[in-house]
Amino acid sequence: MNLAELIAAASERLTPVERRIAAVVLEDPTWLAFGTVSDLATEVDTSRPSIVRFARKLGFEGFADMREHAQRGVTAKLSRPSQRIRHQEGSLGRAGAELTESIRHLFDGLDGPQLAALGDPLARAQQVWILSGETSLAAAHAMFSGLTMVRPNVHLISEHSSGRDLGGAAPGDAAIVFDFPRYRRHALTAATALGELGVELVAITDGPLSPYAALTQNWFALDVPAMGPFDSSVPRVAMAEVLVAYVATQLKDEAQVRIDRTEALWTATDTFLAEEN
Amino acid sequence: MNLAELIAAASERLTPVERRIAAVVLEDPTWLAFGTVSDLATEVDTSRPSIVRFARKLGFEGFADMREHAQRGVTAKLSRPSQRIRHQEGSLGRAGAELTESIRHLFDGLDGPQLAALGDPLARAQQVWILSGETSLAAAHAMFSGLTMVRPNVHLISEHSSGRDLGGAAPGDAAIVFDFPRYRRHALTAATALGELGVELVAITDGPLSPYAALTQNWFALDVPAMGPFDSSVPRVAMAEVLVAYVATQLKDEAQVRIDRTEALWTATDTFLAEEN
DNA sequence: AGGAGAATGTAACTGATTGGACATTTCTCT
DNA sequence: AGAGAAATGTCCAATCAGTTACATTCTCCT
Repeated sequence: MNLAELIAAASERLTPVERRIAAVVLEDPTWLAFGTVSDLATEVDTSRPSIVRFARKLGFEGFADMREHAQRGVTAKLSRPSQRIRHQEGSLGRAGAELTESIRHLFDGLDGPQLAALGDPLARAQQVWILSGETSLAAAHAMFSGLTMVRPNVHLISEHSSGRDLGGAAPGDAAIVFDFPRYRRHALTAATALGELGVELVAITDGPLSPYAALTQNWFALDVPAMGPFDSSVPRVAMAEVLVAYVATQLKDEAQVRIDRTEALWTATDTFLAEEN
Repeated sequence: MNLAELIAAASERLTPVERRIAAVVLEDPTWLAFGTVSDLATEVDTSRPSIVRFARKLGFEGFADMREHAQRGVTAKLSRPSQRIRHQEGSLGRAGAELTESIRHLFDGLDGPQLAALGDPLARAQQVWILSGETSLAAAHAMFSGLTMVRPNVHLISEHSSGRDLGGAAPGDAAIVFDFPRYRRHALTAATALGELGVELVAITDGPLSPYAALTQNWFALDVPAMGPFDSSVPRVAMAEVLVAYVATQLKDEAQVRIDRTEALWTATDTFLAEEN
């Protein structure tokens, strides 16, 4: 039973001042969720006891009770999707729901400016270095093969080659790291080293408490749903693909040329079966 | 500047207790918008002053100041649904919808017996061979690293090594191939060769017209949504993870032993940063 | 081992908030 | 016009919240 219904039920018995109060809280429920009795009294230009009497007339114990009710309503609005997940049962179905939810989260949270902040460095950099934690290898590979299709000078850093490879890094380059708890020591040191070399860092990680969030402003947080005994890398791969798609649109012509060239190479080496259209 | 960014900015300077506080308020911002200092202290299981110090460290005057900030954020979120809808019309939103739809498809279409048909060969095989097309490399890598964690004798076949590697294949083995139009010649020939050696083949491909559907009964069809100029590999990675999770449950004890061993190795080689409970 | 400094908790204080008792005003009906 | 009832406002007490000062504990380094 929401507030509007409660007010409607009591509406006949409301006094003039109480009607003014009702009008204000219906117009902006925020007054109820966040305000104090004094705030509301000032807003409605009445006395504090009138506010309390209003709450009682609606069936609450007092103002505090009414506020709790309003806050529950707001909380429900705010956290509906994530709670929905928790209520679903069945392991396969739940894993699927979590997965889709995390991807929905990704696309909801990524607005234009933010995507630009993450993607632009990768588009304009001289060279791009890709780092990843143990559980993010799939995303790093997706990033690497996608980015290689649309721009030159992309390097995937493996643990064994990093010392040698990173030597070529310089200001004007960009690095993108995929790393999540438990953060991989090697990825973090490499990222720090690149940062000190003047390389612009983009981080896909788990949240503001990540060590990478301290290294750069260009970070983005992903959910990490569970898939059986492991963390799912699906959202990370999705993120990698989104970034590749963005870079491709930014480098429109250059990317097209590269894609065509790769295609030609594949045709020449007879990589694919003949198409059947 | 939202709360996550503020926390990120201060994250290095946060003490252990303050990190716990940060984790709670990030998980559920409602604590900040509606809760009192005491509420939060109880939830985090710490003292009230620690909450206040946390607020100050983030740059607020005190807890009250931080709460006001959080409330403004919540108010903004409450009034944004109209924007969110508009946002979904853009190309980014559509890609996201396609992606979630394809994953929903995957989980809807995969019932228990079918999952068993695909997963059982991978669980009971002597050796597992992983093949993939050009655009399915991410899935193949996910499959490889996941399966390696839960069972022995897993081989990822790259183009250059296939002749040498496949020599070891024998009846009692299983192979899983990820390949989609345009099918990769190499992957198909390798799959055919393995089939002739008596290896059980599992195929993740695009549908009944796929050449792999002719090679084996154990095939499954995935949607392939577009992501910018490329095909998305997200559903394939999701599929790979589902299969790994299934194999893990089938090999319960053996898988656990392997996982533990890998963990121990990682700890011994100091691969990860210390955890911060 | 011991000491310095950071981290955290305890306890007390100040101010704000709620809810209720009581007074005043306003309305209505005779 | 006046009396009674309803509506509203004033004031106060009790509680609770936020903050600060200080004590204790923990950690790290010598």
